[in-house]
Amino acid sequence: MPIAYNQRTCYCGQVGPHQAGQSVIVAGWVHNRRDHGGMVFIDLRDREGLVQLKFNPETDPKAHETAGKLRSEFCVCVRGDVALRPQSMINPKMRTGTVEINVHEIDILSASETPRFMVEDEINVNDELRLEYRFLDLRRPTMQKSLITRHRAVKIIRDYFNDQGFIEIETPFLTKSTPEGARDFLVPSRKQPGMFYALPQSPQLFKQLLMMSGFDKYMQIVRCFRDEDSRKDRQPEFTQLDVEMSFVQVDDVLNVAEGYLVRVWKEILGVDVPRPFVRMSYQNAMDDYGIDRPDTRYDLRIKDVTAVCRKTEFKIFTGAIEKGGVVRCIRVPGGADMSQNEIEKADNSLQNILKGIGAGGLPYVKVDVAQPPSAGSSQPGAAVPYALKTGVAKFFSPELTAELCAATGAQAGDALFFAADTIDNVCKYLARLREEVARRRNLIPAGLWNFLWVIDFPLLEHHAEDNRYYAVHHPFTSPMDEDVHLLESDPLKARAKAYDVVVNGVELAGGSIRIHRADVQSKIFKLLSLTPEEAELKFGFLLKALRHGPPPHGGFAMGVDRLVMLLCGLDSLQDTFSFPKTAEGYCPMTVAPSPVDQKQLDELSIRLAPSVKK
RNA sequence: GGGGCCGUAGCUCAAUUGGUUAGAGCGCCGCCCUGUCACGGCGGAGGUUGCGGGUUCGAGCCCCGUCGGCCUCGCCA
Repeated sequence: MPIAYNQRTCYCGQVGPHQAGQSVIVAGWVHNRRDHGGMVFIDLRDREGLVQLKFNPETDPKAHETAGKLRSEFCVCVRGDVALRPQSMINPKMRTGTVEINVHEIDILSASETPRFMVEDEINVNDELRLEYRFLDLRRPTMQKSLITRHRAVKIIRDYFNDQGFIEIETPFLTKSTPEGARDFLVPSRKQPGMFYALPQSPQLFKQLLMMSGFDKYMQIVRCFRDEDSRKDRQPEFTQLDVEMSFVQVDDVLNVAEGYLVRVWKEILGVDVPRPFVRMSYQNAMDDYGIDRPDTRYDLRIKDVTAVCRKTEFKIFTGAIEKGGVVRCIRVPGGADMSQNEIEKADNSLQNILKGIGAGGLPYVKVDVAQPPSAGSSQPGAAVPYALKTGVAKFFSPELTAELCAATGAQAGDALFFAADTIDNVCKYLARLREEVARRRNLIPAGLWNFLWVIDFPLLEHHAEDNRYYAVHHPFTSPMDEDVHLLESDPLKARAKAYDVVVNGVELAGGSIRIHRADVQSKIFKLLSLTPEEAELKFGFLLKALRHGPPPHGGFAMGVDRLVMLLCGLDSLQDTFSFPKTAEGYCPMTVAPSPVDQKQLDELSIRLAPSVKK
C-alpha cells in the first residue's frame, strides 16, 4: 500500500519538538544524502524548509534499502515518527535541527535526472542556466522566500486598499499605441490587416477614464509592458500597483500610499516606519544629491563652490563657469587617506568611473593642517587653518583655501572631489561619485529604511535635439495652480503636482494629480508640440471624456517587483519574478521569442523583411 | 543602437610566448563505512574548448564572422 501523500501531516520545515513521538507523513525533494553503509540520513526539503530523515537498517530494512536508491531531487513521501535528537546530535544550523524523523516507510514518487546545478542558496551559476532550469532554481530557499514575500505583499495590497474602500478593476491589455514614453510592444490585428494593438506601458489613461466613470477609488495590480533594453532593475514586462482617486489633493494621495508602505514594512519586516515621510523638493534633491532619487542614508551632500572656484586660475573651473556652468564638490570626511590608485589610477578608479559617464576627469584636493612657515615659528596654522595638497591644490591660494574650506566645511584629513560642467552634468557626475564613495567607504548604515517623498517636480523639460518640450512625468500631469500662468511666460519654471516615493535611493512609486480640465489639457498638448489634430487623433477619447464632467483626480503607481526586491534585500529584479527574461528579452526556458509558422504570418498579413534570416 | 568583458568536463574555473595525452575543486558512477548534517575513505567515468571560416608545421590561445551571456552608455513619459 503506497503512502497516502494526500494525507501529508505537515511541511518538512515545520517539524518540531512539539511533535516528538508522533507519526507524520511528509513529502518533498531529496536535498542531501549521507550514507554510512548502515545508517542513512536524508535531508528532505519542501517550501518551508529541511528536515532530517533517518533510515535504520535494523528496524526498517525495507525503507533503508529504498533510501540507498535515492538521489538528489528525487520526489519522495515518507511516513515515520518524529524523535528528539540526542543532545550531542542537535544541528543548530537547521531550524528543525533538534528533531529528526525515523522513517518506517518511503515511496519514491518520481526520480530526477542529476540536476545541472545544486539546489541551494550559495550557488555560483550563470543566469542563463538558472533561467533555463528555472523550475530547479525556484526550489532554492531564497527564491521560494522571494515569491512567497511577493504573494504576501500583494495580499496586503488587496487587503489594505479594500479596507480603504478601493475597487479593483481590470483594464485592457490589447489597447492603443501611445506616443512618447517607451517603445510599445505591438500586437498585429488579424481582422484589420495592417493595424496593431499595443500592450499597455501602464493603464494610465484607463484609470483616469474610470475616475470619469465615477469609480472614485480604483486600484489594480497590473502587468505593464515596455519594449526597452532590460537591466538589473528592469524587465520588459513588470507589475505595478496602480491607484487612482477622485476629489483629492496631493496630500490625500500621499497619505494613502504611506499607509500601505507602513503596513507592509510592519507586517513583512516587523519594521516601524515613521510617518509622515520626509518630503524634499526636486530642486533640493538635485542641489544636495544631484539626483531626483537621493539615498539619504548617508550624507556626502553636494556643495556649490562656483563662487570660490571662479577666482582660481584653473581653466577647467573657469572655463566651465564662463560657459554658464557650475563647480560643485563632495566632501569626503577622512578622504585624505584615499590612494592615488583608488582615485585616478586603477581601472575602476573613481576618475575612470566618472569618465565612463562622460566626465573629463576628477579634480580633487586633500585637506591638511597648514605647516608653519619655518620650524621655529609658533602658532602653527593660526592664520590659515588648513592647506591643500595633491591634485589641483596649487590653484588655491591660502585665501581661496580658507574660502573653500568655509564653503564646504572641510577639515584636515578630508578630501574634496570636484565637478565642473553644465549643471546637469555636474549633478550626474557627483550623484554617481556619491554613490560610489559611500559604497566603497562603507558609509551606508545597515538596517536603515529612509522613506522620502520627492515633490515639486518641474512639469516640463526641454530637449535640444528636437527643440521641444517633453513632460517630465507624463502629459496628463497637472501643473500647480499657482504656476499655471507660467505655461505662457516661462514653461520650464512651472512645477507639477507630481511626487515620487524614494526608499534608500530606489524610486519605488510615483504619481501625480492629473489635469481634469479640457482647456488645460489642450494647452499642455500644445506645449508638447501636438497640434489639435494630432491630439484628437491620439488622445481624442480622453479629451472627449474631459468634456463630460471629469472629477479632479490623481493617483500613483508602484513597482511591485522593486518592492519585493527591497523587502527581500535582493540586488536583482529578476529574482522577484517567477519566470524572468534575460537582458535581451529572451526566455531560455521556453525559448521565446521564437519563429512562427508562415500560416500565422499570412493570417496577420505580415511579411518579414528580407534582412530577417529564418 | 554604441563600447567593453566573457564563452574550456554536469557546475565553477585553470591551462606559461601559439607547442607532449587540455587539468583542479565540486558534482556524477562503483565499492567500503551505524550518528552524519559541506559526512568520510578508496577507485572510476566524463571534453567537437559556443558555432563557422582563416593564419600557422602546429590554435583553447592569434585574425574575421556569427550566436549567446554579462557590464556599460543611449533608451526606459
